[in-house]
Amino acid sequence: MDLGPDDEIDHGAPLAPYKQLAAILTARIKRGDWQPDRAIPSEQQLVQQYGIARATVRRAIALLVEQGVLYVVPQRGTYVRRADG
Amino acid sequence: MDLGPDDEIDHGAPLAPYKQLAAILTARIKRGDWQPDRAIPSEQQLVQQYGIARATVRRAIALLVEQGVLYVVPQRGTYVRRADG
DNA sequence: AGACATTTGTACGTATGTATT
DNA sequence: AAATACATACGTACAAATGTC
Repeated sequence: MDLGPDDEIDHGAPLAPYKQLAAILTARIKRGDWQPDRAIPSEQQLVQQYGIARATVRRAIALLVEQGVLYVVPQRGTYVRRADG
Repeated sequence: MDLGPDDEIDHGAPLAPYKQLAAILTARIKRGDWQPDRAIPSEQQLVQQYGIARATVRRAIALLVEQGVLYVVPQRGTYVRRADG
């Protein structure tokens, strides 16, 4: 891969920022930054870490939820899905 | 049902506006306001007709696309799906 | 009980980009 | 060139549920 955990969002790139973030988060999960059933950083933290709007963060998360990579617990956090579901 | 085509969005109701709009559009389609493979009003028109934000309209549409009720043709419009798909 | 911070859910308005007509 | 229409992103605000003190 070419999207490491330290990559930044490039607003000039052809790929939409929310897709870039989704790719970055996926890479970080595969890399083991966050374990299954463990929360990833909060939306607000991702906003600050990547310098993008919360709506963009939420969109990236929604994409990964669709893909079965993450699951959200309201008022609690966003978690990494276990391999077996 | 109780959500007819002339219903308005009630911001005070427990059901989120985007869900209210989805229900309204579904009712209007069932009622025959728009035929299969015909475009529903544009996002901007729905914004004006129902007095809600465009993001809310888009959310309602996304919900109905998920449910197979509508399909979107980029740069063209949003259409009613035929029963057989 | 109460106060407070955290986190997600929802909605608003606005701006820009891209493609079609 | 202009209007139309969807795609994406920004910022802001408040609600609701949760957890802590």
